[in-house]
Amino acid sequence: MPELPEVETVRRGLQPAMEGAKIVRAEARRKDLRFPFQKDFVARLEGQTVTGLGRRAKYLMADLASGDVLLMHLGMSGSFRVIAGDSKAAPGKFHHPRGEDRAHDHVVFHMSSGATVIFNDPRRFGYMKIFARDRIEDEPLLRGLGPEPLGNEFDAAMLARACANRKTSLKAALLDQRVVAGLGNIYVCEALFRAHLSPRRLAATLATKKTKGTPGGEPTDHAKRLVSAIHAVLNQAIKAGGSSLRDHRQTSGELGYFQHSFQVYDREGKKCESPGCGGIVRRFTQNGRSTFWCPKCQR
DNA sequence: CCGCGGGCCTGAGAGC
DNA sequence: TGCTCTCAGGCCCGCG
Repeated sequence: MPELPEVETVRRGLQPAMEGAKIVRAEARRKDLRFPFQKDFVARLEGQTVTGLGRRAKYLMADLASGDVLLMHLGMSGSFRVIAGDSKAAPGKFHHPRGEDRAHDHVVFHMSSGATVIFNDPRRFGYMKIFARDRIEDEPLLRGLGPEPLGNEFDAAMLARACANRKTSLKAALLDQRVVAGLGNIYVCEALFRAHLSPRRLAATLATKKTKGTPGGEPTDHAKRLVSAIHAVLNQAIKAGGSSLRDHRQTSGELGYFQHSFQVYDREGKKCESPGCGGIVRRFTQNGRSTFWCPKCQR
């Protein structure tokens, strides 16, 4: 499910329940998610106040008063649910709406705010890991991540430089978290469509050829268009609460609704929505993943 | 070092 | 209805 807009939506939903509150009790209900939990996972959480809840790429990061950081990744099917505190409920009990599958509630945080925070992940591609904040540079999961696409460092010059020496498609380059961190299959397809750029184009074509004056290659207009498209699609998707195809939920349990704004993703065979284009959205496989695009207006 | 393909899991949907 | 097959938004790892 989760690419940057979904993770950011989750972060905003968790923030009021977690930030400034203490983790009174933590439950890891099985021994592993994608990886085994650290032996001291629960012990390092219980009694800790969450001083801040941030996001880096598709990772959520909870700062703890102890100086630890709790890193959380949603994998493909992970979701968080916040159940507001209820003084009438017995301690440790929480209410679920009827009919929901709770078999995959793997981690539960009972917060001093009264809220219960539940991590559900059927496929268990998600994971959680605790490390010391002053060792964040040593964290292999974070090392090598490219810039935040909505941050100040990410611009056409930077993107062109990162793509200049690549021998791969533009689609594959944008999915590479070392180039830019946080995009996944949906938003790469949507951004390329909005920029009218072909997913098959070589990544290196975002930069001009190296010359004496431009040793790293200068960004082309294509690179500028692409950065604008990435900004626009991510901001719109965050505003919409992310995209819900099957697993993504906001922490309230509500669906995101950006999937209604897809222009190519999951629209194979439908008419291209670009004004006056008249093309048909096509799908093909690139690096083992579906690419959706309009061959007529994406060049 | 880089790019690619396989694998990790479960569930949903299509086709028979 | 029920079986089998394919596919899914991510990311690590090993190979060439």
